[in-house]
Amino acid sequence: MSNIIKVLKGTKDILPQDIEMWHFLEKKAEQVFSKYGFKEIRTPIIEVTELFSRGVGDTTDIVNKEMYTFEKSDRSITLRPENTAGVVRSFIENGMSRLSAPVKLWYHGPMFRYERPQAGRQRQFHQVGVEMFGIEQATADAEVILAAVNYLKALGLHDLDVEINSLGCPKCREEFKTNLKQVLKPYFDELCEDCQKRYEKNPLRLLDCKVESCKKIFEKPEVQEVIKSDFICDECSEHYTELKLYLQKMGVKFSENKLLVRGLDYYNRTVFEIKSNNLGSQNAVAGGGRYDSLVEQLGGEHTPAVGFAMGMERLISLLPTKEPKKLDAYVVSTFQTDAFLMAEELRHQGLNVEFDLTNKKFSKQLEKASKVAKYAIILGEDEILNHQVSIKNLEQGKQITVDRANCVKMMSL
RNA sequence: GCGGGUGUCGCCAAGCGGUUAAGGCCUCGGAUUGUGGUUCCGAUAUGCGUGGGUUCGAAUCCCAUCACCCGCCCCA
Repeated sequence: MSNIIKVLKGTKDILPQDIEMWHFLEKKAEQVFSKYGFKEIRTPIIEVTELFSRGVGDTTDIVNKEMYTFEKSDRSITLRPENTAGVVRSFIENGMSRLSAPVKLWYHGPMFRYERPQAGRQRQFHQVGVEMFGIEQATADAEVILAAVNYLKALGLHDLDVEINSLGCPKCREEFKTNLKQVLKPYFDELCEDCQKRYEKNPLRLLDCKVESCKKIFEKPEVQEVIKSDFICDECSEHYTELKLYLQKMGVKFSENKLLVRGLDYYNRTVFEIKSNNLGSQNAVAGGGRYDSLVEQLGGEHTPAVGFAMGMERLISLLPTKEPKKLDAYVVSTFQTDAFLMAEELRHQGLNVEFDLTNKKFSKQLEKASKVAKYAIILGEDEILNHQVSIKNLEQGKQITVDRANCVKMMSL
């Protein structure tokens, strides 16, 4: 067994016994997001590398060290590490800015990130998410968050924490960055290596740091003062207040987390995360926010936008496992041709049916039936002669014999 | 990139230097030639991640190597 080919590290087969769960997530997404007017979009899994370096941002870990990139006929191509950039690309390319706002899109599919796999983190993983284009008002942010919360509820997930924050717009963010850098300056040498890099390149990301020594620095009163201060401008502040108001009115419980900074460069104003306590260190099931400058940055007209993405594997790990579906019926008969015909007939009537392809002994066939099906359809000599079938309910053990024509009707009883 | 852990049948798993490598589940066959899910019997690893070494003798000790898992970082 040592020379068999195995799945690539960080990738997984979704086996038949697990597929129910995936269908469930996809079906619920379709149902819930449709209610909010979102339409499904499917974009390619590969895109030009530049889309991500320009879209996601070249100071992010995702772009710097986690992309699957390869060259093909003088082009640099990348497996999508996330789907917002791709959807934005499609939005621009297909002239969706001409559509009347809002343009609401949802998607699901595989994403690829070259990271060390661990619990809740794979190299190929799946996300389901939404993007809403064209609305600047906080109603959009609120509606997107609401869609996320209700999707999670529809899956049966109720006890999740919603955290929100506002990063402000580029203007007020500049001011915040300056202040943050200033107050941290005396501690620069004590910061971890990563934070020292972030200090220059992307000071906002400092607040994401999980290193204890850094956290301690951030807890110092003068640093806290900067973090907690509202450097966001009046308009941004108003936008944020409005969002909180809508969330309250809509009955969404949330907490404010001033330290919440999404790792992607395109966010401004609203950012949010939905977390679970049952996921270990990869505890975020959803993350998202507003990205008002991304469309423009990728060559489109200025278009405000909000969206989120959820990790489907993480959602599944929070859900109770589903029993695999049983067949409606298993035809039991030592008369193979009759069994074959019967199975086909039932299939044409819309049932999921199997029969024994190898003509095993009667008792073996029944044993198999009891394992895989709800009903055994028994076709013995008597039944065939009388144009009847015996229907055995395999859970209750009851059996009745009816005319063939009534077979399906009787099974539903 | 840095820390920690584990590798014995399809799955779970005992064994920790000594003749033929427990056991359970699953699968297959039989008891039971048309009535299952209970029970009983039987079958299934010349093999213990891979390559070396130590030893009269190794799944068990040593070295190397690989794979996977967990944590950090980052994210969904």
